[in-house]
Amino acid sequence: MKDALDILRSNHLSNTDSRREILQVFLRSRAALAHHDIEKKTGEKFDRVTVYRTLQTFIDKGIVHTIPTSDNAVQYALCREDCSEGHHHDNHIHFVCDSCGNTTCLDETAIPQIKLPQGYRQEKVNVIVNGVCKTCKSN
Amino acid sequence: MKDALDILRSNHLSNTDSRREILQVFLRSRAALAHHDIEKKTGEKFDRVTVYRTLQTFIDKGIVHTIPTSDNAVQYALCREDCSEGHHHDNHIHFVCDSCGNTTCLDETAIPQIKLPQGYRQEKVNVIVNGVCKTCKSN
DNA sequence: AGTATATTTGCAACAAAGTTGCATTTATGA
DNA sequence: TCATAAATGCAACTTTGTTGCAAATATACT
Repeated sequence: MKDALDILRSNHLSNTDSRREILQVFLRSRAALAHHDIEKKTGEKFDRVTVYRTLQTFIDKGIVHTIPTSDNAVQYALCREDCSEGHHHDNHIHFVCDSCGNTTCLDETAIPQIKLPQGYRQEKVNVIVNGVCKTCKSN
Repeated sequence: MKDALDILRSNHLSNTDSRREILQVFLRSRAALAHHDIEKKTGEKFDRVTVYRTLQTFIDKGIVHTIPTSDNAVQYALCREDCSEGHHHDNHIHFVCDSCGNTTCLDETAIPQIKLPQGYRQEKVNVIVNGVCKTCKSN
């Protein structure tokens, strides 16, 4: 398991408080996080702007990816898979639990093949499943 | 082809300027529309609040559905299929063209079966494909 | 047509989310 | 230790979305 410093180093990013601590928040959280969550979980220690810019940096480097959700609150999640700058492989589906509100990456569940109509070129596919997660269902 | 008045009538909605004209904008547009687009296409004639409330009414009635996108700008599209209050069947995928920016419903392309891990209950599936659309690709 | 009533609208004020420019601070490599 | 490029924090702003309330309007009824 890589730690925050490893991730920063291998992406040629300087080791700053915000980057390190925001990464740690991600590493500790199983669920995807909204900007707001990150501000809270870092103790509102960093400026909102810094959080935005840090997240953007992570996206550019392929360290995190965004998950579109119907309620229009972008969620950010660590790329567990083998992502590199400009080359992401988040070929997994995203699950939004309507009970606990958590968004998680189901890394084991692959995105099925989609057959587009003639003439379309497919670049990226996002699959977001809403429902009730394992934890909530068994409680 | 139903017109705006038919749609309002069959959904037991009163015939007001904003509802009629916003519906007409949808009927004229092949692509999905963001709140902002709707304000513009109605000539900024209606208050922002009215547009929000009208869209919400349409969603509640199953006249339009929302499409989550990665850039966090909710898109609204007419439900072409057989939707009724509280009972939507938008079992089609959504295509976002990275060239022209248009979001469209590919009504003919069904959402494939998704097999979730044990313990998850599936309620709704959203599939958003990014790429280049037919029109852009042939130009 | 005229009117009562419930619904819808617009306004004002607000809250939340996101962006930009710039001065200050910090990390890193020499 | 120091120079320098990079990152941060602040202020100010834009955009997006929400709420309460008074005014306007659609519809059903005489």
